Amino acid sequence: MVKIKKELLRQAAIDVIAENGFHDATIEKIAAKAKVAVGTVYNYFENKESILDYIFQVEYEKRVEFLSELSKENKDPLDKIREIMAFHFSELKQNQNLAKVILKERSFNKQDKMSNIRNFEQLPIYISKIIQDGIDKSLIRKCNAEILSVVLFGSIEAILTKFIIENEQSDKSDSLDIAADEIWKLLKFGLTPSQT
Amino acid sequence: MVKIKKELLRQAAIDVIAENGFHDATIEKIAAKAKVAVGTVYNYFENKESILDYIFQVEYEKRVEFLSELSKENKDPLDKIREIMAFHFSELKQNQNLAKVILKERSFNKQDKMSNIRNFEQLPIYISKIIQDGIDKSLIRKCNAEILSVVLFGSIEAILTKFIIENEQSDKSDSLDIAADEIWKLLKFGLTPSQT
Amino acid sequence: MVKIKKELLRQAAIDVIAENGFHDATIEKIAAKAKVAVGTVYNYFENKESILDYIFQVEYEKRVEFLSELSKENKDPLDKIREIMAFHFSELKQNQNLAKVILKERSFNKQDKMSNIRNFEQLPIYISKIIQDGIDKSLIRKCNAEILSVVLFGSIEAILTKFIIENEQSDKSDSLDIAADEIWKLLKFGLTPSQT
Amino acid sequence: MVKIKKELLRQAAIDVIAENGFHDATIEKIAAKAKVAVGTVYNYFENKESILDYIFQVEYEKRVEFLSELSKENKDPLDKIREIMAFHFSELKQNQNLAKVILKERSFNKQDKMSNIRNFEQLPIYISKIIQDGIDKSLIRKCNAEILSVVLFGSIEAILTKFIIENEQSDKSDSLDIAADEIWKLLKFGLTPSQT
DNA sequence: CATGAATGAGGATTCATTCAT
DNA sequence: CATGAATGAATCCTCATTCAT
Repeated sequence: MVKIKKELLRQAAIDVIAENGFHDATIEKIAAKAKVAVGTVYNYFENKESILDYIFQVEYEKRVEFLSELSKENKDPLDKIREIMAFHFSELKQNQNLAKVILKERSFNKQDKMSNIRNFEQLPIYISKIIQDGIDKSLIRKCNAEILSVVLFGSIEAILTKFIIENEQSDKSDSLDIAADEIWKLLKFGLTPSQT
Repeated sequence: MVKIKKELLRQAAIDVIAENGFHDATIEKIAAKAKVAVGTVYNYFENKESILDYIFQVEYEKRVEFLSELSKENKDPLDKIREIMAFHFSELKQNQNLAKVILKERSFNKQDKMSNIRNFEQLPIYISKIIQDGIDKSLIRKCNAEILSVVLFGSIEAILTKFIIENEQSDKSDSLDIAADEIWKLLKFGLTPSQT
Repeated sequence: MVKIKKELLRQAAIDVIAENGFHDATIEKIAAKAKVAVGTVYNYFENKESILDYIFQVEYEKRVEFLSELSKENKDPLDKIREIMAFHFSELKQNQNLAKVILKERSFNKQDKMSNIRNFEQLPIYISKIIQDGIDKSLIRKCNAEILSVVLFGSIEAILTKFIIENEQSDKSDSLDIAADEIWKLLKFGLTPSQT
Repeated sequence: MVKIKKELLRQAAIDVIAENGFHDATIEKIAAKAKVAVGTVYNYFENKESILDYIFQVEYEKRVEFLSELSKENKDPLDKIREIMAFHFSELKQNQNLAKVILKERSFNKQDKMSNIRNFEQLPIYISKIIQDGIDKSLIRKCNAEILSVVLFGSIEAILTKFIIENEQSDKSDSLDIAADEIWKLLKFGLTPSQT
């Protein structure tokens, strides 16, 4: 169970960082958003960096849990990939600010000290396993699973980024479903075992 | 003709920003790298942001020029895409620091004030045209060209990012060619007109 | 009778202040050392300063009691001085952290508000009386008793300080006895009534 | 030659530290005293500690130079000691704030990082050599030169401290000369070679 | 144009103190 | 009396920017 106030601060931080970017998200702004004193923030986080790290930690764990479950299931690999996209895209619609933070601060420059940002880089491995599994079962043609997992992950993020930018102007919430469809078709046709 | 000293500063800034990230890249460090006084920097750039903006401008123009040329040529669309990947990947190998900057500072948070970072978001449009052209000529199956151009762009960037991270540890310079191949095959098989 | 918990806090404070210095000795550290909550400290002390003040108070009273007793006795003044040194030096060996605090925080900068640190400055007066008594009884040559008492006090403190510094590295617990001997001899020869 | 502004800052810092103590001497106060911006202070000093360190450095070097010179001269050891006291006491009268700083911040708690405060602890060694020299030449009775040098140093500092405290109330500038005389006599009589 | 010392607003962080439980 | 979470004033330090030389 997560402490109620730490969760409050996480939410406040997400909003403030989404709006200002991590660097211009001052502790003062975060504290104000959470209706809490500056010092209180430091009762729950070592320093500013660790707030961002915690945001990534929560998201990372959410994804690992989802992907771990998914790996165990006995489904068609392409269906699994479909679900992965659905998961990521629905997560976003629920909390657009969170998506902004995850997408924009991924390249945070001191990530060497922030284990959970680095962890995100390892998420494609889970996808890679799903693809490799499909290859082994001859449901997917021979290919480099590692590279394709990175490609898929990059595609999802690029689509999300595009979506966020567009959505800041006008609401186009159905575009994500269309995109998911396109990516899925690309993989379906592009990874059919029949090809050489 | 670009002023020699402005170019010197651009190069210095690329190196310093690559190493420190934009925020921790101080004007002092950049000036030192360029062996120039702090004040001199301000004779060529309005402010710190405009240095980054200029870096993106140069790269943006390079890409626009390349993509414009490519658009005009009468080649198979998949071959064009192959060339796009080749172009981006070779650019990187020549200047890895530049790649770092482009990839990591793309999500810079005050980009509203920085026209050339935003411009980058429009690059997929050129790819989109190439794909659409392929569709019109029945060389590519029916699909949403806009979305697929974003997917392709995202894929390229994801591969590059992975490459940079890996390359910081050990040199694996051939991995990019393998990746280009994989992406190309995915598109070739995935976008064949025969499919429904 | 001193409250048991106040005494507990005094001991904890001595250890924490000895290690960190008064300024870096936080209430939290002191409370932790005493295995008590932060708020509890404030049930026994008005504020942080008053903890230090109390430490000095206890030591001051100990010294006043000792010196008062000693004044009344009918001994040779030099023997009394010998006992004063013995008293101070043995106090130290029992509690080296206490010595550190007394010696290092004597020059605490807000001592105007802290009566007991200022009181310490008056301790030489007791010694001064012993010396003056010796002069009156012609056991000590004519001299300025006030100044010599300050000299003696300063000497004792300098020796103690040196001892603490050295002892942090290697144990040289006999060096104090040698020093006491040297000081005593200096006074014996230097204050003999025969001189002019 | 010392930079003019660094010297300006040193003087300002001495005054501010003398009045407030090192800890309550804020950079803002020091900058204000020097009629300079806060940032300027950091153009000349790494951090707050290094300002104090520099103050001690200047004083340490002054004393080393004086004591080195004195060591070489061919004078009676007691005369040398007389000069040492004269030197220290006159230094004080010229800059009472400086004396306050040196005496009160000697016991600064992070001195491990501040080489020049620690250096001060080695000054007695110079005196020790003078005393030992006197012993070798039979001008001084056999004694522990190291201990006596510490005693002398402690005496001087105790007298100075007393003087400063008294002087804050009323001017008694002749009391130092009287004290010097008393200490000198104590040594003269107390260290005569005739004694056993 | 080049220089680099001076500027000072801005922000992260600490910690003595309070007070509701 | 004991607790310890909450508070927010206070301070060190950074660094983009300016401008006199």
